[in-house]
Amino acid sequence: MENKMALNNQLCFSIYNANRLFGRFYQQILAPYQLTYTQYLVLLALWENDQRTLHDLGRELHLASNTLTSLLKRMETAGWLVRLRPEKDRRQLIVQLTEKGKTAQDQIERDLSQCVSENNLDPTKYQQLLADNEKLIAALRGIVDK
Amino acid sequence: MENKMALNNQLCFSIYNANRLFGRFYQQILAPYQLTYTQYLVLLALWENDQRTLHDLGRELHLASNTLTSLLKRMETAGWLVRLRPEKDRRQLIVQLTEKGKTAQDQIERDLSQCVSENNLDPTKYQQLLADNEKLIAALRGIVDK
DNA sequence: ATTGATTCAATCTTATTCGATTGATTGCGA
DNA sequence: TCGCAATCAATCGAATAAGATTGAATCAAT
Repeated sequence: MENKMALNNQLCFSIYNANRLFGRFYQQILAPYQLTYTQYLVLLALWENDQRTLHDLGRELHLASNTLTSLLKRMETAGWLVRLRPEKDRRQLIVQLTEKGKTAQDQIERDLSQCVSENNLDPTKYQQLLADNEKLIAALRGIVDK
Repeated sequence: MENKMALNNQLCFSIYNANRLFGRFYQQILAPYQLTYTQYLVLLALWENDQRTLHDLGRELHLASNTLTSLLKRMETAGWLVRLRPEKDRRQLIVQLTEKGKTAQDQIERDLSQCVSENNLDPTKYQQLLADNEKLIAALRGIVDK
């Protein structure tokens, strides 16, 4: 090991690059849908649990209203979802998928699995890296979350 | 495995979260220096090789002028570096650390190693995760780079 | 030497992130 | 009920990212 502080020995830099590359990877797949990477993450969350509040969505994505408000407005304009004010508490905002948002799931998952199989990504390594990353995240959360 | 497409089974989401947490982690350490995470990456690159062109810096950081130009201008304003037009090719931009930029290295590295040791991050796991992540990056580059 | 292609940083626009504040709405205690 | 605290989404400002274009400077081939 030459230099411990060298850029290429920094895990943060490695994660930084991996994140940007995932962005480009999904951009290729999502281009036909005019969806961004973050917007796709919102759809993933809604495909699991539809009709939830901005607050609840933000809890899963670790995003607050400063990011989500404009993100969701753009997705509403694009027709993926609708934003509703519930009568019982008009401070809240309910996010609900449209038909377009619901039906896109099948096609996008097909596009993705095709791309993954074409590129021979090893499922075992994928799961191992995911598990290790989650441990890192837990450690980081222990440090940064007050 | 319940749902392969669930948000929490997505490696991209795990990387996305890890990246944001690293941002917050470094933000804590870098706050006294008024440096952002990305600006710290620029300093790391310059501590290894000072006096290089924007182009060369961008090759290592995988960033182009659209991101680097304003980033470097802010860092020049803050006194970390100077931006110079070389006589021999005035299209280029040379980036050079100031004394402030050079001398900050020791203190920041001390702050970092202290924070790492306080939080018992395992160096072996760190290296393993780094190596695995680099493999992922290589695979992703194979897909997204034309 | 002049034109035409190439190489650069800079600029512009759009989309996140995120700390901080604002303002509307609700709930709760006196 | 009256007022204060708490809870929300929305807004604001700054800093990345990144595709696309621009314009200056250089190089190459006539």
